[in-house]
Amino acid sequence: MDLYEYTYNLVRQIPEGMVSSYGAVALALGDIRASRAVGRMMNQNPNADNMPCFKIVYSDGNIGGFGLGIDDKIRRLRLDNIEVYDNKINNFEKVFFNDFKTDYPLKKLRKKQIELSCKVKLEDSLDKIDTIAGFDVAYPQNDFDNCCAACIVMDNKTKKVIEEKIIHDKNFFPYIPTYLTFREADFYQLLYEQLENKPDVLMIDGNGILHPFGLGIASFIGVKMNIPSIGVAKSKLCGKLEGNKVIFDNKLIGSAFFSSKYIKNPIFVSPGHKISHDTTISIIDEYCYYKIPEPIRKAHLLATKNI
DNA sequence: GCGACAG
DNA sequence: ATCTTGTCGC
Repeated sequence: MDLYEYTYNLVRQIPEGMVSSYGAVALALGDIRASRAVGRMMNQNPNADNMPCFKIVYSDGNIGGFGLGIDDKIRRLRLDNIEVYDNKINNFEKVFFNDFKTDYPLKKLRKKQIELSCKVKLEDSLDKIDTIAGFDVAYPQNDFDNCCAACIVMDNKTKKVIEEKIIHDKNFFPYIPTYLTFREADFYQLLYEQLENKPDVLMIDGNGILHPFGLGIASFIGVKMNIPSIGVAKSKLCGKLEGNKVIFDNKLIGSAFFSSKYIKNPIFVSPGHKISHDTTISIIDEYCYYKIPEPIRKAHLLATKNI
């Protein structure tokens, strides 16, 4: 889905003489969590004359930033018959537009996540592990340029890489906390389909069940492909740390993992699908030669190299 | 005011 | 993730 074009069309609804806020556009997309992504999408607007990104300001009436400079934002606002004084919108509440026509695309995606989260299995379903794959994506400055998604397959016994795959494509779904799946999962499915050596376990850069709606990208891919999967994140998306356990809604959803005693900030690992917490941790332990487990680290290097 | 916020 | 156009809750 092209969330950029959808967002730009929302902003085009704001009438002359009126402004809106990053958060209001985010809510029109379906989730306040997208407010920062709205700022990023405004920043990446390919044509400031064709989409009035200058009409989006902070929720307190301050005008916020602008890629072409604050002065140019003020100039464009005044040309649009919006009064600005001391970097603030005059009569902000009176000229604030919030009557977007929208069908809330993020709400539909959330619904899909919640439906799929019921299918996640946390029991081990692995009779053997011959191979394990790692997945990651590297991005250029602008989502309108090609990014690179990479997958590597390792032999579980020798720990040698037996296959590498990359794909390049543009991405029109920005990063929004808790919606990472809809930015990156298509790449991973394509990569998986192209693999000659179908792995027994998938290790994915992102969370498994460590997610406020129970379905991070590793769980999504696991359920979609019906393969055991593990999520590996560098920071904690949600939940409370109790010892090394991550607890959310009184449930165990993942663990903080310290790859060595010198590590200050742990990684956060969680089962994706068809795997238990204990097996997840023991696989991660086996592959942590560095802070980041090898399959992810090698996929990351491959993606970054080819960006 | 400062931290939280998968990538 | 890369670079710097948020918002909310404590």
